[in-house]
Amino acid sequence: MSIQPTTSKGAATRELIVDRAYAIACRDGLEGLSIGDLAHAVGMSKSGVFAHFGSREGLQLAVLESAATRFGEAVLIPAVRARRGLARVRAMGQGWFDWVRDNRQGCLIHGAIGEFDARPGPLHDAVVALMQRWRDATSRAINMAVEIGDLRSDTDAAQMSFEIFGIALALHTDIRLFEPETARVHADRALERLLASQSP
Amino acid sequence: MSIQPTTSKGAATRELIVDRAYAIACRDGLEGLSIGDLAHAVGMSKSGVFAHFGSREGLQLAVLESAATRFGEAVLIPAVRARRGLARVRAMGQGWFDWVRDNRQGCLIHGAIGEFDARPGPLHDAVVALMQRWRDATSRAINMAVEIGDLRSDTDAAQMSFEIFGIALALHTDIRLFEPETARVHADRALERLLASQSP
DNA sequence: CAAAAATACGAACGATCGTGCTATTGTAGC
DNA sequence: GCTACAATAGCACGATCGTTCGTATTTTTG
Repeated sequence: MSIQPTTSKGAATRELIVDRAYAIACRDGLEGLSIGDLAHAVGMSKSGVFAHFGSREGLQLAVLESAATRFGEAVLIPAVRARRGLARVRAMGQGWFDWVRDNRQGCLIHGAIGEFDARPGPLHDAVVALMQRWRDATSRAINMAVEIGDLRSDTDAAQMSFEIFGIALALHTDIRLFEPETARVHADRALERLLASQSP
Repeated sequence: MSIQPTTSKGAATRELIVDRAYAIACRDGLEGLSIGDLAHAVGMSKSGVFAHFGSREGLQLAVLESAATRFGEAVLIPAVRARRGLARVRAMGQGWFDWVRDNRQGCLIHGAIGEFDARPGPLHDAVVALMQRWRDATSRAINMAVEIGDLRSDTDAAQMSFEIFGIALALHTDIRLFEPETARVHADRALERLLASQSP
């Protein structure tokens, strides 16, 4: 007996297309992603690929959404499995650093920020919403740490989230432009200094 | 009597083209810069613009070089006019923050990092060299502050440069995605705390 | 002022872009 | 197995891309 497919044929190929598109866009950015290249990469026709998304923008949105999901599963979910408090905050930072290290081709989200931060449109809005979600999650973890007593009560969660974000961005850049190992050491030290500065 | 032109006609129009290209690339990135658009923006023919650079890559390199000069004049030179020591380090950070604020359309260099950090080629090399220069300048200023006694003797200049860089990157992103004023406050606080953490 | 050199234009090239249409193929329910 | 429908291919479109070439025009030089 054959196993019933949990997804239709169309949804399955769409998923395959998005996966392949994600890999391409990690290196070349969402703007560097063309339907022709993508079609060739998955062994389909341009129109076949196109039909799944209705427009190039639809494809970009789907890929960005996929990236958000991957990031959530690779960083956020493992972090909330960590103990509340300082451990979880540290897990979020370290998880992000690991994510940056593992995506050597480039982080799609990081690229999307640069591509759409100054250009209004659905992509811009999606990037803002995505980043807002991540920053909120970080702030919540920080506030929990404050409540538990792992961090000082005058800790500004938004401020600390901002700084963690900055460390991750600098790491992302340095890993590609300079020495990856040195960059990681810098990031780890920066995070520990930041956490220690608000230690009770 | 007429004043002798200090530059030839060709060099002057080339400068004009690069200026206009710089403005475009600030918003759309160096990859989003097309010769056709640029030609229309300066009121010339495509081939006329093209002839000045020999290739699209040549144009991109010229624009990146122009951005480096602008950044140097707007941030580095004013900073070295500040008193040696902590004041100069602070001037570099604040100057960078001001630069990010004043380039509301986007910072070309920041965009170029994202576009070419993972793709080898002349542009990648140029970006690396540019960033290396800036980081070295920052490190020198930090080391001076250590020698003078403004910062603790165990201060790691590369580490501190890394962190200042991260703050600037986060500021760049937050200014465009969220509240510009809040972002600047976060950046200022982050810089002051970083400097204070190595205060003797 | 004439000759030489630099500069800009206009047209065209092949390639690729995103996006419509119309068949043709493959899949799923009866 | 037949039918209805989803999925994919094929083809063509207008637009734009970077680039080349020959020519006209302007600027610089002698």
